[in-house]
Amino acid sequence: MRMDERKKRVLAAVVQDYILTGEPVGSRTIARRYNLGVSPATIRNEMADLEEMGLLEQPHTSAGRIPSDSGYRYYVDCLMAPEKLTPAEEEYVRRRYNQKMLEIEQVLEETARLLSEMTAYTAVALGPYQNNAVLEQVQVLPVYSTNKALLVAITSTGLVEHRLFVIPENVTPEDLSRISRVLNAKLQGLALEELRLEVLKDIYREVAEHRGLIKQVIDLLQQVLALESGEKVYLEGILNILSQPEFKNLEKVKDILAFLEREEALRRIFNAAPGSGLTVRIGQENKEEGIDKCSVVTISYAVEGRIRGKVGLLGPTRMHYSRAISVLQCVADSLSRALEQFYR
Amino acid sequence: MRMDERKKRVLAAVVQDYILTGEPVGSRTIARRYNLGVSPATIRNEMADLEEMGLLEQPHTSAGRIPSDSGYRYYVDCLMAPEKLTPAEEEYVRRRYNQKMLEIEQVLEETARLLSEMTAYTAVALGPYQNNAVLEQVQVLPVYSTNKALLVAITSTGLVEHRLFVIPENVTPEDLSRISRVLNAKLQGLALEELRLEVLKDIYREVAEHRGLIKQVIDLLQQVLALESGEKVYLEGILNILSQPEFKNLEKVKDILAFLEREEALRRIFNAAPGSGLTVRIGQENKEEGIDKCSVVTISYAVEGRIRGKVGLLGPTRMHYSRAISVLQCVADSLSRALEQFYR
DNA sequence: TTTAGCACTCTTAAGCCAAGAGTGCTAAGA
DNA sequence: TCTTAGCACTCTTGGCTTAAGAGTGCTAAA
Repeated sequence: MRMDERKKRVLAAVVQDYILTGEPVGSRTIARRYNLGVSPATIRNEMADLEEMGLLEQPHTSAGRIPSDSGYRYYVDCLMAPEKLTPAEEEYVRRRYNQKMLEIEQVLEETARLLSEMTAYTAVALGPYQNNAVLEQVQVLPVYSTNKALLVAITSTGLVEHRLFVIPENVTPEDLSRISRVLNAKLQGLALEELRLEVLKDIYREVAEHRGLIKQVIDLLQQVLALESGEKVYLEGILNILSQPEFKNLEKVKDILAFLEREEALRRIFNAAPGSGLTVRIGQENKEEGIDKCSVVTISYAVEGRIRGKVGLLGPTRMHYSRAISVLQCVADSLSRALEQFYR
Repeated sequence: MRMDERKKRVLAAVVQDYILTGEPVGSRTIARRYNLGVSPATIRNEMADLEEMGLLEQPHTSAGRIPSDSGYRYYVDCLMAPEKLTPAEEEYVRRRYNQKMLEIEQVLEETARLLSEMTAYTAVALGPYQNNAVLEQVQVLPVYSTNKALLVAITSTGLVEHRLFVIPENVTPEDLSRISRVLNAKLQGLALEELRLEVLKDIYREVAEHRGLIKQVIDLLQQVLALESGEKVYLEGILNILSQPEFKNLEKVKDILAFLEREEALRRIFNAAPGSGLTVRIGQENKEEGIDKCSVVTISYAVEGRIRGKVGLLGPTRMHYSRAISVLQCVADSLSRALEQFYR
């Protein structure tokens, strides 16, 4: 069976109408609403063909057709018209990023919120990636009235992490400040994976005492800056899932929420997309449990040409793809620009 | 109508059975399962009385009875037998707190997780309160390759906050370190509300230049340590709500989730309880929107006799109160002890 | 190749009925 | 006076039937 022009128009009509209404769409509806210039009977024939090709399916004999995963796939790849955001919306996005946001965490959280608000889907922001990150700054501060110290680390990706830890009795604030100086001198510019034994030895040469303490600090550093700790997941608009008519069934909602609660699964889904650019994964194409009735649209954001993380949307397969993609592109673009400025 | 001994036993039986099964309970069931030594007919009379007293209600004529909010209230206040946790469970809780947890955020997050896991309800941990907190330590660190600096503040409650901010071109790392010294000398031990103009003037007297910068730092400090920023909300086990048979109705679930998404509302509910100790709020007693079919049990945790925050559980009014309370008490106790050690 | 016409299928909502659960009332018994 | 057996009554639930409605697929004619 070949895909001719009219079949495409029928498929597009079915997908669009179904996305709009959520009801299976029949031949009569299409004939009436989309003037293809042919009768319902002709459209019926085309729909039967499209079903045989696996692009449409019927919930039951006497219902209209709904797109299959492949149907959506074809629509997204070949038929969908890109939908421009209105200037007002673009302006709105720009304004949201013009607020003073100095911490990258804040920027990403705000991004997820913006996305979910503009699309009424569940939004995710992920990042920043810590591969290629190097240590910018390390500091060990005394916490005066306790037996603790605070380790603060800043990476080149703008991530700030800290951790309190117990120090031995005999360590003075001066010791800590000296250790900070040495650590900074030795570690600055090092990639996280380079925090190895050699470095430790090198540092030992500088500082005679407090070896245990230094070892402890380096261990903590590795812990705190472990790769996955950088890829934080910001999730917004969970409630939106419940508003989708296809998820009236409590069981499905449960599956999806269970998925969203498993942060590693979320990370996997979002990082599965190869490299940069826009990815649309539809229904069964999502290999994680619980979201085989969902579509996930992701796009990466970058700073200075290097991918720093992902943002994306999760909704039903009956997703308003063109809208979702436009919003995502606009937001990712503004986000990249905001971060560009952030990293200077 | 007076409450006699037998009425109490019948009410207790109804509540217990309903909590157990989730089904309206009839007179026959009670006669069979709880041997009160009287016939179903007698129990029927008692139940009619209890209904008239407003403690029980009937979903419809031919169904059994279910407890009303007042019924639960009476049960919780007067009838409920405290339920001890098994030694194994107490040991389990203790073990969970024996892990190395050095950041208070981590401890509270873990607490919420533990609570939700042990009760299958939604769990909340809130804190630490920042009233009475004083500044422990302030530091401004240069971030070398950028035009930014990092402000780090530690309060006496163990809260660590940081914020990146842009500094003028002409500020050197030495300047920052000097500023840090002065800030520390002047601000240490000060309550957050005391960061006022006088302090600023006092500092200006020490440092001739960089007044703008110092002003900026103080402003940031106030922002970062604003009261509510301390009372973080840790939420776990949202999914548990969906498992409750009374929330099969999607609308109710939506209401509850909407409530849980509004952090201020959560804070209000948890802080509404006067002072310390255990609070049980049942159904309509909860004045926030969306949770009038839920019960909220809260308890405060304290360090050195001072309340530092709250933990609690949210479930259906058909909650296993004795279990919830026991778990909560045990966990709050362990939490307090863990923090005692944390603050040394 | 297109389309009008029509029989056919399947869902949905409504109505009805029988079964089951549980009640309230009454009258007899302790 | 309190308790309880007995019974009629009410209300929900599930199953069944029916009618309406939507939409299809097929056939035959244009």
